[in-house]
Amino acid sequence: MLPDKLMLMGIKTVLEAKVKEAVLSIFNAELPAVEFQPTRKDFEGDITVVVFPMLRVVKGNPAQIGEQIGAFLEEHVEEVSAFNVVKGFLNIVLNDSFYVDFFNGIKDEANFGSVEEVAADAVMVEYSSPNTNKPLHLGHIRNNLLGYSVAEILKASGKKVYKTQIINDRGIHICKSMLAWQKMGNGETPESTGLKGDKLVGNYYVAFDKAYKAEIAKMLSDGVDEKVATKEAPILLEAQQMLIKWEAGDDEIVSLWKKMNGWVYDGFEITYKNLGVDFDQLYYESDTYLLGKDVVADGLKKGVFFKKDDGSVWIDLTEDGLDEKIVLRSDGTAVYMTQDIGTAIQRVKDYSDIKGMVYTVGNEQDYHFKVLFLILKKLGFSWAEQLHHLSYGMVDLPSGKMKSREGTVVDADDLMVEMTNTAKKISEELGKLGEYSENEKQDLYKMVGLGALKYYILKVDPKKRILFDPEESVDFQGNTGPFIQYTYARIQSILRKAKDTGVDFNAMAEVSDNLHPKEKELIKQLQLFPDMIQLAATNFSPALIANYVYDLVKEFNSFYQQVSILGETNESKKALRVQLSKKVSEVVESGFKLLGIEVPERM
RNA sequence: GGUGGCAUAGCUCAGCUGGAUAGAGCACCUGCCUUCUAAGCAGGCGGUCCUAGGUUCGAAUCCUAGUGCCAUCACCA
Repeated sequence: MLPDKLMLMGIKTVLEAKVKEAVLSIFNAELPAVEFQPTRKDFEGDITVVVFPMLRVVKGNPAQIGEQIGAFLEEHVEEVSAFNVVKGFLNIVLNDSFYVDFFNGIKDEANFGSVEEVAADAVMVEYSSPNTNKPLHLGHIRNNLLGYSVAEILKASGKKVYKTQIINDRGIHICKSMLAWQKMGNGETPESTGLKGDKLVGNYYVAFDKAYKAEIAKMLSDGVDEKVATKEAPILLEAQQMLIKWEAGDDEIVSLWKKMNGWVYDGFEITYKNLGVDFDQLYYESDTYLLGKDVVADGLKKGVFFKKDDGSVWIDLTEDGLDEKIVLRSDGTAVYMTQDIGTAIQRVKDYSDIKGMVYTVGNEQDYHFKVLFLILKKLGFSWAEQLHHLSYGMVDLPSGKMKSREGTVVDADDLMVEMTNTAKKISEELGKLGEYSENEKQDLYKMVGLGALKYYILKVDPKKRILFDPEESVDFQGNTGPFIQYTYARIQSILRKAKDTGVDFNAMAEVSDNLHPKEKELIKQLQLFPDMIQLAATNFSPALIANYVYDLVKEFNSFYQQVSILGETNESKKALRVQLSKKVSEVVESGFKLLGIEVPERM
């Protein structure tokens, strides 16, 4: 007998071998492979063998072939209790003992579905990576949730993971905020205004833009050409001067830069904490923006890059179907690409066990990463084969695109507060939280509100664009986070009562219990969890986990509706149902943990 | 214009390596709370899977062409 954990894998292997054996003995033909699929709900059976592909080696009527193979399996495979053939599909019915054994095998397994860490196989996941001139918005939320969740999924799939971000803390955009604050700030601070630091700095970024636009308008009315005006508005020139001073290490500018960035970091920290994401290592662009130049020099020697007459350095990717791309300016300064090359190499130096990296960045940068990865491969780094751009679609509003300058962005902090308030409103209307303290209630509202937000975003395939409808995102019914949390809370309620009434949580399920169809369906669904984690990891897709958990919960609710759990008079059956409910809630909890969503004891 | 992505019910989305009558939720209509939490369950309505070809026993899924939307094609980041 196989170890219980291997039952699922085992049954396929056993069936495959037996089907081949059947074909050999009945038709005297060698079958290269057997195709299985889960049996559709409308038919009786648990697993289905597709007969059509066999027609290549076996001549005959698919239905008849199915019948003959089915009869052979029923006779020779212990787990097969019955079969039926519809068209070319051989539906196999497995007996209860198969399911009972499987369930007994996993019911006490603590981290069911996850795989032990294989330390030699580390991957670095980069996400968030904001600019320090304005607060985080809905787009960053998608980025953070995706990156965090993929990191958790990779961990569960057996990888060692380092979570990181590169903070874009330098450049002209920060100088704009700094300059506006210098000119109009009157010494304001987060303390003096009561504003979150990132919000305060963001306000000055907006103030800069306003002043800049006003200057352009004035220049235009003075008869200046529009192109000239946008390039030569005094305040813009001043910001550019500031950047030059910063790069030269000017004391005054650098200390202002440190002060204002400090405010922003304090603000970001609050947002990250509320969002429930974290990082193992931070990289700052101010530390890395000079990296990569020596690599370019090196690559130039190797002939990977070439120099143009003006001194700029390029790579020719036309043979790979791409264009020429600049990697170093003619004045010898770095471009974005230079920096990314340098940073990637630096990371592998910092963490020698890294075998791959994941970059969570919006799909508008698809081309950039395609080029970056290609360059790193051409430079000959072995780890360059394992780079992945976790590219995701933009988040749009029903009104169209979010644009910070037009004030149509959805602020991350505001959104979280709004979702929490909605959860509070709904919860109060339902009024089920009598025994909760005020603090416990607040925690729950936040848990539910954020659960709704996170699930709403993560259930969508990352590469697809999201239409964020505030109305719909606030819906807590149907395929939503709160619906799943609710099911979890209901199970917890049953488990509390089960404990009080002395249900045996350790009893082994018995074949003689005669599994209810709904129980069987639940066990089938549970069986899929480990595979689902692996699939989500290879596809970098939290959406697969979200949809899996939803299906599991749907199945449970149906079970809950049809059969009585605590009302069951047969003690052994009752124990099975309680334990099954417990296992479902554990899988919901682990699945949601992979999405960064918490589950409540009651709601 | 070149390149890449996306296109499935009124709306928002699933659909794994090609498989049976394409599935959920929302919305709309019916039922079900003196029994484990109705944020639930059961049922109904609703589809030219963008279009046209092709490959295959079989295509929403793979290939080709076209249409639409989005992104990208800077000595910006």
